[in-house]
Amino acid sequence: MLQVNFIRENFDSVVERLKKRNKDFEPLLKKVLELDEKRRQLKTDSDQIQARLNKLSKEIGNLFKQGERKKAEILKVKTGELKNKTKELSAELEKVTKELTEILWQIPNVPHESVPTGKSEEDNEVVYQWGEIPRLDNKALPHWDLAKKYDIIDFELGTKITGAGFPVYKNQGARLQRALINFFLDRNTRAGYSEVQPPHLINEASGFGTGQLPDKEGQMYHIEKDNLYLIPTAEVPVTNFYRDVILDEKDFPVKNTAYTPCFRREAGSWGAHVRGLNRLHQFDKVEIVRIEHPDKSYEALDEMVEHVKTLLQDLELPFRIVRLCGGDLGFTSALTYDFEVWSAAQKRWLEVSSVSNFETFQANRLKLRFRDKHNKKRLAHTLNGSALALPRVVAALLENNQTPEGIVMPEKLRTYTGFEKIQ
RNA sequence: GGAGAGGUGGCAGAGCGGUUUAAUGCGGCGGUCUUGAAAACCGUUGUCCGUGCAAGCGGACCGGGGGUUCGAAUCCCCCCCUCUCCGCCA
Repeated sequence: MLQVNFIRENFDSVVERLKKRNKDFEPLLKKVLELDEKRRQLKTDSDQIQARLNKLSKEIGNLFKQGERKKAEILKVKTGELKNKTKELSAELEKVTKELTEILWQIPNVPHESVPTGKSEEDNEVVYQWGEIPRLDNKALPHWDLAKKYDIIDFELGTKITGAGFPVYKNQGARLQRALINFFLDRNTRAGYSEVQPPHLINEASGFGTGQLPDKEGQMYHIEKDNLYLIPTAEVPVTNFYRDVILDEKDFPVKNTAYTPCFRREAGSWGAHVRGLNRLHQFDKVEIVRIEHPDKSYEALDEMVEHVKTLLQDLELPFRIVRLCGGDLGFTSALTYDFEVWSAAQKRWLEVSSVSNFETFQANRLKLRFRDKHNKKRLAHTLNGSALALPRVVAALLENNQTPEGIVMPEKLRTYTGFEKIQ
């Protein structure tokens, strides 16, 4: 959520920069200023009346003590009028504040200046590419066929137990999952991220904190009986660790990494590109979360991008990095880099990581602040990224590394898998 | 699931209708003393909103919401949460 003061002080540039999202937010932003003005006026008025009321009450108290009953009764009548007036004003104030908040929820984060203009993923800017695109022969199989051939992922069994999008990993497939999780966690810890294990269910307040609620409600699984949500990503519980927290400047950088399963309803998703591991309702992901000083957050973003690079390089997967254009940029993000690995049998790029700087957009809702050198409280910057999401990494590993003798594991992963080939 | 206790500032803990501008202690910060430190002593120390260049001023906040009252941390109602014991249990 953007800060009203920020909008007020930077109105023109906010309007201008939001245009990158292919929508004109000027009418909404104008409404924000209007409602804010109204709110402040109401607040001032109601405070003044309240002050008079407080003063009168004190006087009445004193009069009673001095036995001046009659004088006290006269003042009592007066407070009655004032009370009605403040009731009106505070009702109005509440209404205006609510209206203002609801409008603020509809305004996405202001894109960073480096964000390219564009409408869809077609317009994303490729900023880096690494590795050689493998050339497979005609007999090469997509990962869902390989999964069956080696009996490592059973989609049908998952469908029987739960439903589509909940695969069962078996044998070397299950082992590979565990290996990747450990590999990622070890690498992240080595890069200074401290490992945490958060709950996999979150309450309403946490959902609001990171912005899944109220608008993306339908994307999460909801347990009605206890009013809890299954996490769509570890970002939600881990970032919420710092909700309503005031950090000290010397606490920076805050770096956490967490492995969790992720649950997504993916309501409304359809099409040919959701086969196999491409899109699931439950999948595993290792996440990195950072809280930073505003002056350091873009440096931190670059560092995160560099770190994720090394993960994919060590897995020997060809990949590219794209800077998301305004049209593809997430609601809460100011700048996002997506990592995409090449899936050799499907012959397409698959997103395996998304690394973003949210600046103060999340922190504002979370009330995540720090004390600066002058002991002033300021909003911190939050960032996060996948390091990494498993299913599509597995898809690419299986497809790219298939040989007549089996699927070859990248060398650096072998101490984790305990085998060199899936066969 | 059953029974009970309780939610007050960074923490501990008092207050149970009007000198509460929330006592007191601990912690934090500043100072005196000291070569330095500790101890001791003195001072200071919550959050949010509005207003103001600022000093300041005003308002709200004692788990959340509503009510009674001229006046509520304190009384009443509803909700949430935590703890203890019992039951069940990895």
